[in-house]
Amino acid sequence: MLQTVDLDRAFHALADPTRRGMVDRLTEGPASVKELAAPLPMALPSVLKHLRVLEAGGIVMSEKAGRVRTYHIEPAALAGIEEWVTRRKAAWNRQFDRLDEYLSGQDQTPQQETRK
Amino acid sequence: MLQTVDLDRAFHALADPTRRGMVDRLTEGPASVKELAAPLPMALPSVLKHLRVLEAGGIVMSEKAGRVRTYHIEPAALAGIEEWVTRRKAAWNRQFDRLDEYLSGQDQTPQQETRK
DNA sequence: ATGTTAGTTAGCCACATGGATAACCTTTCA
DNA sequence: TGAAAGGTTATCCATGTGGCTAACTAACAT
Repeated sequence: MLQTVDLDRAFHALADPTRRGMVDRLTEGPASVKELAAPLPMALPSVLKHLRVLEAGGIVMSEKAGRVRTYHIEPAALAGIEEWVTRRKAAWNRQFDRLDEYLSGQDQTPQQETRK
Repeated sequence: MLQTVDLDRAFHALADPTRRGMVDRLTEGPASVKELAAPLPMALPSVLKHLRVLEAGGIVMSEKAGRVRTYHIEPAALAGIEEWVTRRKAAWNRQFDRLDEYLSGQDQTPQQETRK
């Protein structure tokens, strides 16, 4: 199970369109720094920074062979986020079920909009 | 479906333990600003800022009645995040299936250094 | 009418983030 | 042995973020 600080880093890593784009690219298979940088409108060092953020968040991994560093997805990465999300979603649904129950026992509460 | 900027804000809103704690609190039911602030080791204005970030990310909603502002979870909030996550997970599972297929026809490939 | 409660706004500060250049280190190859 | 390719490091800059205090407004309560 992930610690809070890991979740911090993972959520933060994904809170940026450039980085989510990199993730999408890596979904199609591993890629070098240069390949990842190619479509991006920024200089190499900036790309490197984004990659470090993704790596710190546990979303990607990299190995260096020769002068080429290759990045790939860390398959377990989204597990922590997914767990956090689904756990809360379940809890909210229980909460809203209780609310429905409560409301159905009351008269004249003229709204349905809560569930939207 | 969520726009990139919405995902940015949603992920960013959750990339902080204070804010995730607020979400957990709100999972048990709506709460006022004061109630949300009570357990937190920070001044009210700081709490307000966090709540604004959560609201900007679409994670919570609030209404003001009299002098009390009440916050509650926005049940649809995590849908966008969940969709993004599960979509990628599916994609890279396919990727790793292909990789497994490939590797099962190959010799072992020696590992290089991994960034620490 | 006055005081108290619950938020809110404004302004300040330290530090993090996302971008840029410039210079540098390795590895590869003609 | 160069020189090019592929990263990497150092430094800088503007802006954003998370915290604070002080001062203010808008309900209630007495």
